[in-house]
Amino acid sequence: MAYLEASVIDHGAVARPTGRTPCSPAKSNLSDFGGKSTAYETHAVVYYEGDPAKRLYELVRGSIMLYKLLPDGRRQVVEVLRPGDIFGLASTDENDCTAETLTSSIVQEIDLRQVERSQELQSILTKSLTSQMHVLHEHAVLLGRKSAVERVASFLMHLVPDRGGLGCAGPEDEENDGFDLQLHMTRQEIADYLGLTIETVSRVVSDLKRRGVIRVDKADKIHLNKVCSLCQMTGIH
Amino acid sequence: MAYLEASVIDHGAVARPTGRTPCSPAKSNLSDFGGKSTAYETHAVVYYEGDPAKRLYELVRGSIMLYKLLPDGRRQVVEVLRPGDIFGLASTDENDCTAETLTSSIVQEIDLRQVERSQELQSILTKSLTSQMHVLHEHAVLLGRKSAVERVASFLMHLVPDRGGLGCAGPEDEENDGFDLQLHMTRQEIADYLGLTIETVSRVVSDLKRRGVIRVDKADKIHLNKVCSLCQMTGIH
DNA sequence: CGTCCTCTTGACCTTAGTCAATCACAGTGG
DNA sequence: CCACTGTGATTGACTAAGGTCAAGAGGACG
Repeated sequence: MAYLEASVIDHGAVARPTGRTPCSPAKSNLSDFGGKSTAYETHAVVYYEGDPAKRLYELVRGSIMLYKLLPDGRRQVVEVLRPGDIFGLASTDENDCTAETLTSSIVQEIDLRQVERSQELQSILTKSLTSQMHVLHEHAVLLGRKSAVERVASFLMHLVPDRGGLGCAGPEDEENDGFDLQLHMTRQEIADYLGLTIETVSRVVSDLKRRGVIRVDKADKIHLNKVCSLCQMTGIH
Repeated sequence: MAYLEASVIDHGAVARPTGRTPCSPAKSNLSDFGGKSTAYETHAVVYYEGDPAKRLYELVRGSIMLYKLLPDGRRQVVEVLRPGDIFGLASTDENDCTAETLTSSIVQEIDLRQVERSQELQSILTKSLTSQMHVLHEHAVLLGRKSAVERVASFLMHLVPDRGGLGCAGPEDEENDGFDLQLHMTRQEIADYLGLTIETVSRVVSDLKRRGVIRVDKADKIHLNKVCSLCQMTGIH
């Protein structure tokens, strides 16, 4: 499988961290606990599933996905992280997922052994894990119970801030309820996140386009014409 | 939908905690932090999705599932808890799942506000959340990428201690690799956990029976004839 | 013995997957 | 500047896996 080979090549040739600190200031919850800030290129691997877990990471800027592979090459992207998310914590001594950047990213890295030492760190961790758990629960519903259209609609809605949630206030302006999205994911990555094939994702996107719900400026850049009508297709209404 | 109505009836009529302490001694990680121990009947609801989150719970004995419902009645069981698991922590002020017992259970309950106060509690929490996260990641792979047979095989394998994992040593005795399981879940609950329909679960179980991999003594009492051959069907080999 | 409930089985249908051809676009090199 | 190549995305035709609907079997219980 193409992406698998690419990743393996990355490991040795491309994806190694540059080790320099970010040039622009970026807030990090973990920076108070020492460690270093590292920049990663797009599609660089931070760590591999099965590697020994040695560090705790915080995504400071950019976007990172965590995925698991089955031996025959099937892939499931289990989380798509946003700035502020903490990752790398493992219940065994090995990482249970591979962490790969979707865009160039800045990551704050500290030693895992710090975790036992700091009370404040534990508190931050609890909050972060709880919120990731919540996302994972929602995602389980998506993977287990939603149709292809509902999955894609849910995926797009998650990229719209303050909309589609329980406390969604609806559109501010009924007549002007559009939104511009930059996905930062290929069709393959979206498919592996939503438990679909690349062809199905493509077909659903084309269909939404045909029905006037979205406009596709670039494969990667999508305009939602009416957020509310897309939200109606997520299965949560 | 039948189970939905049943749950709603339970809420008022059956499922309320009896409030008595367990008669037999049971170790609990949370018992040091005060609170009370509560016994629940089979299919009792500990809390509902959307209810205000006020308490932190530890399953001391028995079995509990966490599930989410879509407005049209589709259900996804997102976790099946075992003794020692901690639940009830929410990222908002509302529970994101319904918690319902699968068997009669004993639950240790403490006030959520305790969490901020105790360092030791935070530490316990971090460990528990991390391990639940690991399970959720695996489950995402199951829901997103596995076939019906692989899902059922994985489900059954998870009920066999020390087998099927990464460090699985294989059968101790090649000729005598059987195992007896008590599921404690209806076909509907299994289906909702695995993202399948009740009919598909039933068909897969019948098929495994026909192929001699399992023996079905009762609907929820299954004997695995050869653990290793079932493990071969989980998709992880 | 009848009722209720869950589970099983069969027939049929729908959804999404598979396979393959084509398109679009960016980068490369003559 | 433009043909060539490679990659990712789209589309179409077909297939297969699992869902739907309906009927019947098997237990538990009053």
